Amino acid sequence: MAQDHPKVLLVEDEPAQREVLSYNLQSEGFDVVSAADGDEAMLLVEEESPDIIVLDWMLPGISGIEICRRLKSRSETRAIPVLMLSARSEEVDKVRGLETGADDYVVKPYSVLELMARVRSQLRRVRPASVGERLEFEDIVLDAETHRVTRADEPLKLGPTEFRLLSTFMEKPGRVWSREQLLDRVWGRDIYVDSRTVDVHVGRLRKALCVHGGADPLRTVRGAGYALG
Amino acid sequence: MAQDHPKVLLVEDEPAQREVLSYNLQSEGFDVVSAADGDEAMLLVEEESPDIIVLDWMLPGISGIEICRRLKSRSETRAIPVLMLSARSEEVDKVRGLETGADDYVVKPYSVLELMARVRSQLRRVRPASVGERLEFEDIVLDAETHRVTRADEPLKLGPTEFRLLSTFMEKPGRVWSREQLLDRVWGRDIYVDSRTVDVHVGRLRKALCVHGGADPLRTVRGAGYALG
DNA sequence: AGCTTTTGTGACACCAATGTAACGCTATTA
DNA sequence: TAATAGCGTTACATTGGTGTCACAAAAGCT
Repeated sequence: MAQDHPKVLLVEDEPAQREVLSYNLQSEGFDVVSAADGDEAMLLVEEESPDIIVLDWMLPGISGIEICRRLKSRSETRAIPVLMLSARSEEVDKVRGLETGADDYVVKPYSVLELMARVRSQLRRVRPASVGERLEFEDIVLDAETHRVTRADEPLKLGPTEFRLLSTFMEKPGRVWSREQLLDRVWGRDIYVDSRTVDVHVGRLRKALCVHGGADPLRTVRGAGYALG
Repeated sequence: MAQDHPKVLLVEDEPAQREVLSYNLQSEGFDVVSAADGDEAMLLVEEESPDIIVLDWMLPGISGIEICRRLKSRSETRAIPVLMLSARSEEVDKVRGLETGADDYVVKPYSVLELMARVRSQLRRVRPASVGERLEFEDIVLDAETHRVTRADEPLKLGPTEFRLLSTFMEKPGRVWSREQLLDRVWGRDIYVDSRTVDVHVGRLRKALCVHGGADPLRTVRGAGYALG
């Protein structure tokens, strides 16, 4: 199940600053992951899939603005909102920050209260960003925007988990996903669920997909996991 | 309505300031309407349906913050983003500004460049919002002009919130909106309201739509949100 | 063939998500 | 000023999805 606490990736090289911010964010109820430099940040973006990134402008290694650019150019599933922090107050920086893709901008010294308000504000904006996408595989069509799935033009009824599961499979037809990968992807990281649960849901998904009598499009790869097609 | 140039309502009592901003906004390609005080502003909101409002905090007549509050309580089609200008730089003001319903906040003396960037940033947020005058879905007709809704030619009675809610749904029939997205669009950013409140209003909207005995056109998508059709 | 490991699946207790009535509050209206 | 309408919250009922388990079935292995 999706964690009810939004995950914040905090990128700040100054340890004291990082500490303070992390503490404050946590006491506001966020899950916080922090990085000290740009490289670590990019790594954690992949591994942790944060809901929002609070990003210091000045960083050793990859600069904040560079991170921003890379994030926006990723053909990733969803755009993660970026809140940029900076010690430089010149207007040019601000503009460049916003137009490079930062979604908001706070100049140091900022007030913690303000920062919190802005983080909340950004989160509310894009939170469960439904990726307006339409996936197809053979006669199966999944529309992320309307949350509708059809097979051979017959509407299917899927539960939330089955929907996410199918949507994962359809993202890369043919790819074999291990149970652990599926747990990460569909259930969310830091969730303790027996990996056999995946089997059960794959079973349920199969039943739902075949309800109007088509062939089973899911393939079991013994010892490895499952795949579509 | 001409979509290409977003319309900005500029509310600023100082003529020189107004002139400068208006000029700059126009040369950025915006349509600009300006007001010198709060009363005029409220009037122009009705008449011009701006896409965004740039609002000075200190105004003769109705204060900026008061305008903000009134805007949020109106039964308009959608929440118009408000960018607040202020000469007061205390953090408390900022937070209060955000939580009163302003969507962003710029402290004087601001740079014109920064202001432009923020205006664009806000517009990016809500842009694909239709300013549509008349929306239809099946036998439901919503007239934004007259604020009237009919179903099967029978007039319906909706409260302001239900009206905005329905109008959001009708903008993109079939699309699933999460509770957070609905809060954002219908209630406005930075209004901290429990997301269960959405459920209640959807319920009220349902009751209103079915009052003459039609089928319920709203779809509940478990774990995701609501959609029309 | 026997035996072991992996996967399929029905049953079920549990709980999270949703529907809804009721209530106190505020703003608007008469 | 009194009355009314709309709002946000809460509490409770209800539904239906979920995770786990136990056992059956299938696939490897020797």
